[in-house]
Amino acid sequence: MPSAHHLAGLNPQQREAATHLHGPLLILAGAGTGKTSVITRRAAHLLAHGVPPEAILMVTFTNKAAREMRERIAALIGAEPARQLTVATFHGFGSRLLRGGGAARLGYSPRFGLATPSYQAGLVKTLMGEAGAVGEGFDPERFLAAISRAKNALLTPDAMRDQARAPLELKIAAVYAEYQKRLRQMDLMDFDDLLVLILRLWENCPDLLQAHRARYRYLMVDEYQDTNPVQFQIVATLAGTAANLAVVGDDDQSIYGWRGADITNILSFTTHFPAAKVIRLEQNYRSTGAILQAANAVIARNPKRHGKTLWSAQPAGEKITILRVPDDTAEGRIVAEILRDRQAAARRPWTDFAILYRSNHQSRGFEEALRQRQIPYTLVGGRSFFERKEILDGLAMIQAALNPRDDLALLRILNVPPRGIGDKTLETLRQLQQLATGAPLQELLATPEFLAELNPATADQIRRFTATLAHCRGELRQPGNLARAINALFRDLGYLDGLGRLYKPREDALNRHENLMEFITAAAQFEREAGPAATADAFLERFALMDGNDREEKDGQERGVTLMTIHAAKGLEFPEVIVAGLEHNLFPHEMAVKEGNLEEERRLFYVAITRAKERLTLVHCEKRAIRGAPQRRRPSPFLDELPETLVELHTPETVLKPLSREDAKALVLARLRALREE
DNA sequence: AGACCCAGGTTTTTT
DNA sequence: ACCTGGGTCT
Repeated sequence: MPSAHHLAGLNPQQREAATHLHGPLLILAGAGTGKTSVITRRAAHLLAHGVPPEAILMVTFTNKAAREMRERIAALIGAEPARQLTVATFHGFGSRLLRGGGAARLGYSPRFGLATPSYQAGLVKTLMGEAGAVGEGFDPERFLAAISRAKNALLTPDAMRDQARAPLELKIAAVYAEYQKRLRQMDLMDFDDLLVLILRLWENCPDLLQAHRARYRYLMVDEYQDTNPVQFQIVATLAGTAANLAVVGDDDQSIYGWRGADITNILSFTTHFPAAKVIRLEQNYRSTGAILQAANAVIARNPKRHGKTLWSAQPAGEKITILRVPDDTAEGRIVAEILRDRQAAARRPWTDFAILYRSNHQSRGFEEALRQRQIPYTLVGGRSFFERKEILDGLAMIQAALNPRDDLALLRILNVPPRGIGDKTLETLRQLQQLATGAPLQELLATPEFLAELNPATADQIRRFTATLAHCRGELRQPGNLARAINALFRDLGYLDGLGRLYKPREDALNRHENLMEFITAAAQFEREAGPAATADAFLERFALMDGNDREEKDGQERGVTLMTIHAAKGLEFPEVIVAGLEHNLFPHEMAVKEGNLEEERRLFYVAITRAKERLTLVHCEKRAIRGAPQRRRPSPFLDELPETLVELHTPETVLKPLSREDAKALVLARLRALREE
């Protein structure tokens, strides 16, 4: 049996990791050391040694990583057995267990809805209003962040209240308690619940824990350095004493501390699991020698590490370019020109290039500069599509139709498009709800008592509104009808026609209509992919759990240069990388400087550097417009951490080298060809 | 109830 | 420079 073709091409350390069968294993995998390859092959190896595929659970951080993992396993062992493995994100796994019977045991229905971030914020804002937490210093986003942090640290509302040391914390705890109560009343969970409730489930129902342990006997966790306390608890609980648990990660790439990730999970793995075997993967297959040495030098300044030194068999390659430009306008322009030159000179596809930055708002300048020069690009992340008003409205319509108990979704769309519901009507409705001790609003809307309060025209509108929702509920639940049912819902609620009235420049309205159509197209595509499993609930869930990268699958179209944050770039690689805005208080970020989180910022810089395979350019501005006003900027201290021998300092004048005669000719020819094709 | 206007605040990273 | 939200006017 061990023909071991699934181990072909591995180096000794990789091989050792891939052939580890039982007990805890920590794989410390530096950037570009082939960790995905190792874990997919380990899965194949387990199967080859008689482990049944359904006993294997692989947890990743993003859907994209999960998809990639599944594809690579399928390539290794065949599509059919690959289907039987569970490859999911933590949240996806949580959702699977909860829908598969767990939710009912916790007092939720199995078709519970998922609260999106904007929905959460809306709810928190409402509750803050009710709790009298309004005005100075009361920011819903802050409250929500604090609540989320508490949940991920496994802190209950009561515990939070008991350990509160300031009036503000007490308020937060109170809102937190009410928030949980209301979500539950509306049969909704938020992202964090998908994790927290798994633990609650196992605590309350030992039989289920036993069943899950019996099924998922081999666990693998990717990006282990980014697990938070709940996730650790989930992993540790499920692994139990058998502890067939293999985790892969790189403490040097831990960049999610701000959202509760606990780097000590990976630093203390051998304390938690004393029997653990530790394997280091240090041979990098991605970057040139210069890039790798620079990365090593930077990360060596962090004191708290497992300690690894990456090496590469590749030649040193080009030096790293540090480019100083006068201001942020010039930054966009020069970067675009560099890209154009490099693309022509190296004759590479645009997809070989990436522009990385610390904060999302930095993308703007680059987008403009690239558009002007007609350089194709793809902007990754920036939850923009998801946060568009029309998309949120559309989502709320579907939610309200599917879930009659979802008051918040209902309130969002009750008067969208306008149907004559004002403050007074809402007040009546609210009072009615008090009397009816929290009956769902959708139910109350249809009661004669309520309708009698309205003028006849409005009452009529409301009747049509509730009737449409009820009718569409049936349509949405019909299998194989998803895209059509959504379209009908938007139409029958008058939303599609209402856009023209709602948004005044016609162009704006058309644009939003476009977005809604794109949304419906996504539903149609989901149906094609998921087949009979394509229910409306599943679509909502998929939409909510998708991350920024997932929505960028423009098939067919050229994707061009990639623009994204460094956080979003983790796990990716590009032949040529430009990192922009390397300035003090931007990268490292001002907040991080204030809070003394320089180590995590440095790890982020390390991640940025190690995305590059061949060429790396680091840009900083002398001046930059901050909130409109130009400000003098100092270069990032991180730039000083790069060994001098590895870098080359440039200005706009020196960085653009004149093209060689041959390259110039190729460039002209390419442009002629492009013209002809138009 | 809806349209329009101005002031103020705002910027980290995301499953 | 941008957007949100509050306030005022029709």
